[in-house]
Amino acid sequence: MAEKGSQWTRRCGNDAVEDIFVNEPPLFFLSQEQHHRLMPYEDSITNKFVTSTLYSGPRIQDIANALVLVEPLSHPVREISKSTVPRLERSTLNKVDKYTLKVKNNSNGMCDDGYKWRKYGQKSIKNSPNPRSYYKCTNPICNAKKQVERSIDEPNTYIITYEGFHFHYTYPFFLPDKTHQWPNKKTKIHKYYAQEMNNGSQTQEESKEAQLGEPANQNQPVHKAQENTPVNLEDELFFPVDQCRRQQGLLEDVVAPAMKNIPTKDSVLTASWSSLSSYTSSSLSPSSLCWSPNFDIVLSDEILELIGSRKF
DNA sequence: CGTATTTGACCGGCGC
DNA sequence: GCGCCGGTCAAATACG
Repeated sequence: MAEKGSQWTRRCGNDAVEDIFVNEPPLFFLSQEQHHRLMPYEDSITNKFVTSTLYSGPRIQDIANALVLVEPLSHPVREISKSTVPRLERSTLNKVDKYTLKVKNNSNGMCDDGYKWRKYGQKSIKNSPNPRSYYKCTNPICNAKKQVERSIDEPNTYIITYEGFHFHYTYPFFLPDKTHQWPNKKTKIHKYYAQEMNNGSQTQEESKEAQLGEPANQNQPVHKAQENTPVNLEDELFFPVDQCRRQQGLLEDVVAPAMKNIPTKDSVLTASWSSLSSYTSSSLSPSSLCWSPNFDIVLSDEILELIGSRKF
């Protein structure tokens, strides 16, 4: 009875997330000094990779790109002065854990932001004819959530509020491609995931199944995290940064090409993970919002205010 | 039949 | 304390 819900709650609750962070702080949570000590090879490549997995929201370059792309459009929600962009440093953006995008979709096609979401609620909002839908990332160790609602003023515009990081990019899917030789540049992955690798290489579909698999498997990462002793460098396994692969594309990987209206291999691939049949014109079912050549992304006032109010 | 979605109940924060 | 409201849960239902 309600076993699925209980499992989900147990694995996705704050306790589980905290356990992971306390016992296995991801690389990006290490201080710069710690990080450099652990990763003497650390350089721009590693740094870029680690940083990019920290925050699934728009990067500073994405914002800059968006500015360029939004400006030619007729009705941007708000035009940002280019002079403000240099003040928005990467470190600031990485601390933004909640942000809003407004996505205008003028086509009949669906949209997909590249993640696999599980809808867990829908509420009617006071003074709004449009319901708001609530989604969680389907990866059980991920705390990312999003809310989606149709704009009151602009029926073709969806307001998507993202909250939380996609933790699973920093943990389970730093998996190497076994068909390649290891180069010199290395990054570490944890024993648990190395063990997981030894059980067989995972395809994307297999990874997805693993996330949604049996309760025993679901609990494994959390238990491992709780049992693990502090990091022992000699016990760690190292894998090359550029051999790492992701199970799903980061939003930032999808947003940038989408803003350029260029369908990419990745965006096509990830679109297939959404349940496209759920969409109806009368109710909002935005687990499938598809990138099409006819929409544009603008930064809402909320995110601009949020970024601007951050202390850094 | 397994998985995803729907939807009313429930909960906690907040203002009065 | 009470009611409102946004957010979450979970049983029921729909779907492939």
